[in-house]
Amino acid sequence: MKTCCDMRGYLTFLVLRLISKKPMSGEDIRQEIERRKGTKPSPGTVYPVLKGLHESEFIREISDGGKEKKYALTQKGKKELVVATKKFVAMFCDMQDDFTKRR
Amino acid sequence: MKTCCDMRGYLTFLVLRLISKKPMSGEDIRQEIERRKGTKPSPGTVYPVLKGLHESEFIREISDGGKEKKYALTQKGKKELVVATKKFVAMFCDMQDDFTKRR
DNA sequence: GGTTTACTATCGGATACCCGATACGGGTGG
DNA sequence: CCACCCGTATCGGGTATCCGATAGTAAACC
Repeated sequence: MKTCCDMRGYLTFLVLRLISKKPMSGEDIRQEIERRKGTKPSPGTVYPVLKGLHESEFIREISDGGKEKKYALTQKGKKELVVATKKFVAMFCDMQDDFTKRR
Repeated sequence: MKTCCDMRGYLTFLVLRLISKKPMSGEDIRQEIERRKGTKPSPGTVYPVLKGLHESEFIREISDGGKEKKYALTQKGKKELVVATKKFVAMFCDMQDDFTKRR
């Protein structure tokens, strides 16, 4: 038993959520995850996820002119987020307290 | 992009949580997940997880005499659950609303 | 006793996830 | 102009995860 709580399978979901708050670049996302998790995910982890979300038309590029490429949710992406969140909550439905307590 | 929200990596965590509520058997767990998720995980999914948790001494068998083998959390398992839950909440820290709203 | 049923358990294989290394490209500063 | 940084991007590989199939086992019922 290594660690009983890595990100497998939920990274895509997490990225979708992060971008829904405000447009973010790949680097932004890596930093935010580092803040939350303690370790910074590899570029080879984040960019393929971004690519997949883009190909699925869940996110779109926002060129801010600079070298950083920000992404924002599309309409399709917003719908997907709602669906995915619903599934997520259904799966961990008994965790309200764990979230609300620490606040 | 298949499904952006499977259980990879969190199944162990989920099982630990389920067992923490009340002692459960492998079959109990499969049924509860079916209730939450809609699809019933394969035996080959659940039992190895149980085996791993047992080998890590996070859970212990409770022989109720019958053929069903219930599992309960050990002290070590309870500590692990606290730690894992903390990590989980840190990762999805902005989801309080999604949990509390639907209630 | 023998058959059926339900749960436990394991094994092989496929998958997709994530990482590390590496390359590319555009600003920036000397 | 050139060297350096920093963010983007891809590729190959290792690995944990999950599934389907199959076998084992023990109670339950006739």
